[in-house]
Amino acid sequence: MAPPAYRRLQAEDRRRQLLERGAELFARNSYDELSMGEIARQVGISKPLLYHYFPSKREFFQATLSQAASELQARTEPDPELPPLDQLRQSLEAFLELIDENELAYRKLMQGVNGVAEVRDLVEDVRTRTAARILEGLFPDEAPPKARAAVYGWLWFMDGACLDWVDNRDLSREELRDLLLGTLLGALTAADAVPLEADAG
Amino acid sequence: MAPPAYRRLQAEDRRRQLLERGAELFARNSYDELSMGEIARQVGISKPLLYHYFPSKREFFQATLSQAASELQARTEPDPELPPLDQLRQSLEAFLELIDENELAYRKLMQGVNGVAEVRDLVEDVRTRTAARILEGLFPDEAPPKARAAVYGWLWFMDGACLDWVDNRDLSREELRDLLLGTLLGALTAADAVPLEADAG
DNA sequence: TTGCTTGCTGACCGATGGTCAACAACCGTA
DNA sequence: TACGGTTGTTGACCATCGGTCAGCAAGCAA
Repeated sequence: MAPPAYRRLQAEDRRRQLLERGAELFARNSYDELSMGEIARQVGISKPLLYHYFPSKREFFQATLSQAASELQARTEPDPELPPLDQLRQSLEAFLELIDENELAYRKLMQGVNGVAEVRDLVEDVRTRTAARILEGLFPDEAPPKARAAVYGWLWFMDGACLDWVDNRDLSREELRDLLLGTLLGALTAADAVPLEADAG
Repeated sequence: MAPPAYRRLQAEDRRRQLLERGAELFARNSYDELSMGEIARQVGISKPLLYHYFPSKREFFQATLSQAASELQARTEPDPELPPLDQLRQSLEAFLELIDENELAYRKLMQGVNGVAEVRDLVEDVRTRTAARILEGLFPDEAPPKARAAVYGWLWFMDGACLDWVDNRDLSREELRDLLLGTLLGALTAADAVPLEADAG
């Protein structure tokens, strides 16, 4: 008797496996460095099977992305009981910790911002929603344009500074965190939108 | 007599034409939406001719990019006689003016719709060199890590704020400029690297 | 008109994203 | 233990892409 030519998995399990290995592969190689054939080969299955579970390469990629996005979302969700500034500090700390753990993936993600539409949309979406959350804390009604630009720009600042951080590694996480918080304060001040009493810190 | 099957140009002229039309096409369509065959068709020549002038699609794309980059470089070059802060303000104003004129191109560039690694490298290169220029003005010897992170991050802030600007258009160029300068000041302050006497504003 | 330089082309290649009809692993049943 | 059906899985195929090559022909010089 010849051994089975392939192993058969439950659809759910196979799907999970593909997402897991996919995220792993995409963290190491860029989107168009990686062909669907190569992915299939790495996982040990055929290309059509990959297409059986995901209708296109982009959708497969996006699926692996949205996993990471939900982890981000979950881990940076602050305690709603805390005062706004502390919520921000808490989120920020969680965010930096996440980057610290997934340095490679973060770098790839930021590099991919200028290339693959899916990555751009993901990052843009996170920025927009985060900006909205912060602004809502500062201006319950409607934020003035300058403050909005300041907060949104600051989210870019954050990614720039984090990229510098993982590239150079000559700053402690606390130093970076304080630089980020201090810059937000500075940006808001420059926007004539001084935040509520920075209670020490 | 049949009319000529194709028009023959001087190599120099053809090259210029390809660069011009290419920049135009890449400003409208994304990098991989546009195939070399399609570009050739749009220009009215054969694909191999395109490859005769440019060795690969990426190099062709890069060539169209470097045009824009030199314009940026030229227009934001400040007067070296001015004090550092004024140089910065001058560069900034020129930069915002450039964006104002080429809003669509700037948006495409930042969104990365246009590209792949080349766009990232271009933007990254501009940021790195600009950061070096600014830091050199502040710290003739060697910049401390926090200041470097602050300046580099601020260049990201700039792009974020500019993107917000062209998207919403509810800020005057002067307001944006002051927000940018003020935030740089704030970031440097947060980095414990207060710049030389901000001589009024 | 001829000849020659060289700008230019049709036809081709391997690889990629994506599709389809058919095969076979494995569970339920007797 | 044999078998039949479900469905997870595959080899073979397609159009198109980036890129190459041998050869054609536009247009100047004689």
